[in-house]
This record gives sequence, C-alpha cells and structure tokens, in this order.
Amino acid sequence: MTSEDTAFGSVALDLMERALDAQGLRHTLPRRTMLEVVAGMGRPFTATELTERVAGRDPHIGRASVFRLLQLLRGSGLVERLHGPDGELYTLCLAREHHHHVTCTVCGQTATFSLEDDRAVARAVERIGFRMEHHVLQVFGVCPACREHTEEPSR
Amino acid sequence: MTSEDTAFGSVALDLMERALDAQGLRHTLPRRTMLEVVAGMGRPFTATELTERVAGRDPHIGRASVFRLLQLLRGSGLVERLHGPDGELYTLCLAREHHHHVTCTVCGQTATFSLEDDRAVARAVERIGFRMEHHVLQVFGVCPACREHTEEPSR
DNA sequence: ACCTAATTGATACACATTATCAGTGTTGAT
DNA sequence: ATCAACACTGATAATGTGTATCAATTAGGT
Repeated sequence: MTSEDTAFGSVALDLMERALDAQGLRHTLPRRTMLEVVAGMGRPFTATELTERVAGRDPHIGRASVFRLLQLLRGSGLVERLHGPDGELYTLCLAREHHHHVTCTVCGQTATFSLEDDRAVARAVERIGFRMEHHVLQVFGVCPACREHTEEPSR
Repeated sequence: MTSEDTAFGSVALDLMERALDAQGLRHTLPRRTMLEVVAGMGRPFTATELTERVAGRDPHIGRASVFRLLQLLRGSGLVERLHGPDGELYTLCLAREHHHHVTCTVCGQTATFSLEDDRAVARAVERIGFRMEHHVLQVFGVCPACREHTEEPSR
C-alpha cells in the first residue's frame, strides 16, 4: 500500500463514517471492518469481490451485512453502482459534482470525467418534448496505461 | 389496438422475421407467436412481462424459449437491453443509426433521440487519456403526454 | 416419406440481491 | 454503571433473472 492509497483511504473512510453518522446509524465493529475494506479498494468491485475481501479480514461477517452496507453507502451517494459488461460494479466515488465514469475494458480501472456541455443531453430530449429528470452515461474504453501496452508504439 | 399500433407491429414483425431468416433460423409456431407478442409491446418490457404475455397466448411456450428469442433478437440488433432503475428492460428498436433512449418515469414509454454532437463524449474521455470504445447513455424523464397531466397548466 | 439438425419445454442450475428472524450489541436516558 | 429499547447482526430462506442440459419433437431440404 503506497502512502497515496493510505491518504485516499483514510479520507474515504472518514467521509463514509460521517455519512453513516449523519443518518443516525450506529458504530459497530463489522461495519468498521467493512468500511476499511471498501476504502482500500482501488477500483470498482463486484459485491462478491468485496464479500471475499471482507471475509479475509473477518470470516464471521456475513454476505447480508455486506449488501446492507453497500445499500447504505449508495443511499448517501458515496458508492455508486455501475452497469459493467459482466454484471454490476460498485465504486467508491467521492466527487460530489455531476460526473460520469469511464471504465477501462482491459484493466477494469475507472476514472471520472465531465462533459464540456452537459446540458446538451437535456436539450436533445427537450427537442422531442421530454423533460429530463436524470441521465446515466457509462463509457468504456482503454486507459492511458493500458494503451501503452496494447497500442503499437509506431503510431 | 389502433391502426398505428397495427402498422408499426406488422412492420416490426416483418423486420424480425427477416432478421431470423437472414441467420438461417427456422420458422416455428412458438417463435411466430412470440414475435407477434414482441411486436405488440408498445414500450420497454421486462423478460417476465414478455413471458407472461406469451403464456397468455400459448401456455405451452416455456420461459427458456422466450429468453432464447430475446437473445436472437438482441443479436440482430432489433431488441436492445436497457438498464432500468428497477432491473433490465428489453425494447424493440428499429432505428439503425446510433441513438439513445429516453424512458418516461411516469408511463414507461421510451423514445429514441440523438445528440447534436455525439463525439463530445469521445473528446471528453480523450482529455483524460482514454481511448473510447463505446458508450451507453440512458436518460429518464417525463414524456410530452405525461407532462400535460402532471405539470401545472399555469406555468 | 425421410433424414438431419434445429428447436422445443421441462428441469436444474448459477448467480446476485433481498427478506426474515431470533439473538446480540450499541447507545442514550437514567 | 445500569438498563431497556431497538438498531444491528449472521444464518438461512427466498426471490428473481438468466443460462445450461437434455431427451423429445419438428422443420425443411432431399
């Protein structure tokens, strides 16, 4: 674990604990353990991956509690569920402004980005008479690191 | 059923049969029945909804065949699977150009639309070093008909 | 009519997620 | 510190969606 990971993790951990506090939820040892694991995930993860890592820390923690925590974190907006090509992915997401996700199809890493003109979507649907409520934009591509490995260096 | 529905349905039915023909698939009674039901759906539907309607026409047709047909139709691009807020939706979709879907959160009706500048998404992710492969944009809002009923006429 | 391979329905299976429920632990009031 | 209320827990069952299997049926060219 690099110092960057640690710093990011502790910030994330703090934010998540505050979010649970804000909902009047209790501090428990299983929850603390699960939060630490979530904070240590460096990329989107499946519920199964999370459950396995949690079990590595404390085998007594059950699947149900993992899903319950994911639901709580999604409710406070700190975790989002993305539609991956091979099922659902959960991702820790601290950016509070409107944003979108790009998932690397090679390594699975996810980054966030914003559109220059996000209202273009609202305008497009208004043209056919709809009033937009919300939208989900999910992008798949190849990240900078994986491009180096997979793309010909000649061009 | 209005004449519009009928006309749309028969066009859709025809396109779907041609698509199956093009793949060298056989004409069978269960398939014909299922295609007619799909063509008659006026909006996105869940696999379960389709299964129920098909069973209403012919109770002998099994769940597996419904899923198999959906897979065939998705393979030929005439049916798409959308990520709804409450699970997956299938929608009959005859538009062949690149497009997106808006789903009305009141009545469930779906329409298609295009962005003025679709490459804006590719540019946005290129700015952070990614090479885009594909993207999914799913919009939720209120359709013109439902706006009339739900929005105050005063404004 | 006949043959072969596609298609079928029933069934079992796999997987992610949610519901249930009795026991346990946290927390705030005292 | 004690206590009682109730949030939280893990185990388990249940749900829901989609896929795999397989023997029996059937389409469609010959």
